Amino acid sequence: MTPTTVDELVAHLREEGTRVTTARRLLISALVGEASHPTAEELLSTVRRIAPDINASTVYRNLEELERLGVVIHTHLGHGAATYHLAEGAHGHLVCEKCDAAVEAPPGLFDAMARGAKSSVGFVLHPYHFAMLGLCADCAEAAATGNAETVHSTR
Amino acid sequence: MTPTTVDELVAHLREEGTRVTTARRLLISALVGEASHPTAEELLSTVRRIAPDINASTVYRNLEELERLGVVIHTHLGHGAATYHLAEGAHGHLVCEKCDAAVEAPPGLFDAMARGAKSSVGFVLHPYHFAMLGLCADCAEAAATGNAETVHSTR
DNA sequence: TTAAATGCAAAGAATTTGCATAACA
DNA sequence: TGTTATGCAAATTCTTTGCATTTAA
Repeated sequence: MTPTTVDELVAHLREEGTRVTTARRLLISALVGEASHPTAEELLSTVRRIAPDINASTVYRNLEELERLGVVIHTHLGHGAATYHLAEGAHGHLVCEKCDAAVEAPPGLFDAMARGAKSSVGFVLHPYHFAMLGLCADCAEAAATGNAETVHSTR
Repeated sequence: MTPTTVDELVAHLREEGTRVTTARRLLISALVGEASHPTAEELLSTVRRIAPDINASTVYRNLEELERLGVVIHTHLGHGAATYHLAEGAHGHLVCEKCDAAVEAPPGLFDAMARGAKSSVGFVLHPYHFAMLGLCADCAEAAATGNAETVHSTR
């Protein structure tokens, strides 16, 4: 029921009293067409392919606004820049400390932990804002096998 | 069996061929005497009470070295600076997005999730490097009760 | 017409790096 | 004595902010 197409999202902005500008429309478009985990800078590049004069601060300000409206969320996948995606379809992330690959956490993975946190210390978990780090299957195996081979990276 | 006193840690450095300097000894001392979650800057302040000329870059370099030796680990509790503590007694963290309180995760909280990540996607979880965010008991209740009262903060 | 959004440049926080000097082993 | 560590200043990365100008509604 949450809007997910560019038009629906633009309509949503209007309803909320937020103005629809070129930068904003392009940014939404970039987010809708993006399957991976873009940083603000990557989104800026995408937007600039069509409107080269858009400024980084505009992108940051718009991402903040879209987040305030509940349309976008940002996630920290590790030590680098934050990544942004549509709030629709939010999910947890498992990021490999060796090769930086970001794996989507299977739905339900956090459920037991969320229940545990709630019952033990009353804490209500929001498991999506920061990634869980560790070793991906390949790097874990490489580590176990004893060799330190470099593995492919995604993102 | 991991060293935890200043003397043991200093001895450990020597064994590893790392030099023992004033800055390093003071830093270790600050870490041993610290129950909470200090940032590099807080550790710098502590160290400077005794040796006011220690430089921030020295603290960063030493923390990195101590981490390389497995004596120290750093954890990201949220959007701010990283926090450092002795590797001994590493634990997960639950950080409140409302009031910034950092709760130690009960031991075992991550076990089921770690098993799930391993069996579903082969991912080996290191649950300590980034905190899990959410709402602490007080703020969750405040949110549920509908009032937006500000709650105490730790850290 | 007017409040909101933008571009630009500058500031900010946290951390890293280059290089000459100092100090541990 | 020969590295290794330090201090200092400057660079980096990611992000935010102030302000004059532009633009959507």
